Amino acid sequence: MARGFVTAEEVAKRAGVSRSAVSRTFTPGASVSQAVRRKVLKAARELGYRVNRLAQGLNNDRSNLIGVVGTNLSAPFISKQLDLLSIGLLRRGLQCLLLNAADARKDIAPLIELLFEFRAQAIVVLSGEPPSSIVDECIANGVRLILVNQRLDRTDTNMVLSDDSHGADLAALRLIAAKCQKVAVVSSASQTPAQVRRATAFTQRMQASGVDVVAWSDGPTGYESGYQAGCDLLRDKKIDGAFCVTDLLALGFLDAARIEMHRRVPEDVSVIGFDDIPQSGWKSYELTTIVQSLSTLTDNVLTALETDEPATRLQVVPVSMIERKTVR
Amino acid sequence: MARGFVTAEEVAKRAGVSRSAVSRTFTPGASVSQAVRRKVLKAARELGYRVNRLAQGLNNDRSNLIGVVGTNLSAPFISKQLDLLSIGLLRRGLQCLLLNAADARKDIAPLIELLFEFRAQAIVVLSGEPPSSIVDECIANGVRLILVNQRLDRTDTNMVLSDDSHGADLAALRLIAAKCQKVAVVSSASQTPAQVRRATAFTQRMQASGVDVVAWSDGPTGYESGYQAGCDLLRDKKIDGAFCVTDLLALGFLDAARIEMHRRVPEDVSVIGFDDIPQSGWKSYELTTIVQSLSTLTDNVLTALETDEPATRLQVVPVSMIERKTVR
DNA sequence: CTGAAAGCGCTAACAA
DNA sequence: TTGTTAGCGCTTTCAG
Repeated sequence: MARGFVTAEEVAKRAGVSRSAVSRTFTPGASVSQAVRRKVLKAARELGYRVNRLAQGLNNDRSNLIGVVGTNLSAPFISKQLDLLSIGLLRRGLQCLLLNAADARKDIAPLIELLFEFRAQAIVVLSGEPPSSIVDECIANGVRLILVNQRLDRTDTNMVLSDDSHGADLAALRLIAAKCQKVAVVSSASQTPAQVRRATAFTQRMQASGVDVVAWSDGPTGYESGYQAGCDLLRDKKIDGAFCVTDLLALGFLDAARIEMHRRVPEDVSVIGFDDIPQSGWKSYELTTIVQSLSTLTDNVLTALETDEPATRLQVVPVSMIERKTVR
Repeated sequence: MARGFVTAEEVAKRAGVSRSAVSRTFTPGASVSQAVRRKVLKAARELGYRVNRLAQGLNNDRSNLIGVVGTNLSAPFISKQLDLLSIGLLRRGLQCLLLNAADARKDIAPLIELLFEFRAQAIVVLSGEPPSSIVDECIANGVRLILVNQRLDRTDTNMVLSDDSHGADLAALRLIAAKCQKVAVVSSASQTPAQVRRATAFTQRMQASGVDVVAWSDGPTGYESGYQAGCDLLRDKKIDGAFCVTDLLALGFLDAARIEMHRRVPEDVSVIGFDDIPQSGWKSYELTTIVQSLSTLTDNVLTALETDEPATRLQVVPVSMIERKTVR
């Protein structure tokens, strides 16, 4: 009422046809004569009619809304992810209902519940782990759930994730090839599943080869923590190599090494990151890192969204190493 | 049908009350007896009932959806903006319908029209310029429109923007104080209104002080363009100062200056950016720049969203300069 | 091809 | 406080 959008009824009246004629005109596969269609279109244009998708969705149970939940949306990696995802959704005629889980620590369940209320057709979780009761509810209600870089121990959900352990392996192998004697693996206090997978895979491989690895983890997952790690590790311990589970950490580490601790990279210490964010390619860094293919990651999410199959799949997308200049 | 959400009717049946009793139980200010409320809540829990906000919105004409349109969502500045905005929206009980205008060049009108169809209560435009016919339609239909860092020549829309010209002024003054003789202003091919405002204000102030300014602009607004600018400008021209209309450009410029062109910054050339993105504070850069207060920018957007006033306002948020180490 | 009528899930005005 | 009734704007049978 307060809001002034024109309704199909008004258009119908003006065009001198029935309400359903209007509806048909705006429904892709419908049977309307050219004559009627023209009249309707004309009236609609004159009145400034806009289909009401909410009402539309109420009928056919398709809201066209895809819920996206994530944290820390301004971090380079996730923001790129969101960028690609939102473009892809739009291109497929789907709308992106974005819920920012401001606090990584907090449970994302309330957000997903909110998405239920909006009748989101599917939910893409970029960060945070949904409790299994929520996962059950998704399935019960026919809401497709897609977990990105998150592995749940169940077979009835879609998960698409990068091959973290293989990536960590590549990093370890490379550091071994560089003849590092004592290396560090740096992560953050958040200890997301992905981080843990990377760190443990790396550590295992290293120890299998008989090289010492010291673990560092503190603070949020960002540049500052990496910087702190660099200072800490390079001051006391005799580190000559580091694997940072995230590029942001690696970049901070790099700056600490070079600027604060006066080490040469890669001569004195080698460092490898994970993600390949844009900044890693910048001339001041040229970080050697493990690249997750964001585009295939996103493509997989999008197809998982569309496919009508018995929503059951675990998709691991391959990673590779890009050699730049931070490893000897 | 296909979708299996429980309806209020089913809950009512199970609780042995009327359909409206259920509705009331879930409506904040309603009159229901504790007894009924309890019964309803119990039944709802058992059945896994979730209010259908779409249907709800259909009634009271409040979709609770706020449309957000923007481009280049992975650029540091805008992604931070989106981060803050989406948090703020959620905190206020509003939902964020994100539309990524993949191509900056293209018209955002279709996106806004889509938002109309979803009956977005308000639309926040982070980038792109809405044609005036669309603005009219917003007003006609009671959809609040909020333009961020975009100035339209009308008084019936909300605009919140940073004080670009003052920022540019600060930059100019500082470069003059640094005794620069020949400076460059670097922007990109996009030439967004904000960029233009910055560049022209800077140029004017410089010329008023009798110092030469050469303008450079090409490519997208990013690190690479800045790098290119640095190479171009430092090779031929005898530049000893640069104002980059965006930090991303400035960072690229910096790398070009130091690494490719072997200049010392700030001894040989001074550079100032605009935005103060996180990377500008990183140890490898320590860029002196103009800071837009993203939080007050966002706060203003959010209040503009809520205020019931005659949607008419232009809010200019002040900027300041943060001195780091790239100006002599 | 077209209109009438029923219904999607919910809220609100009205009586009781 | 409660239930009944009438919509919100749209789609979709079902007759014609």
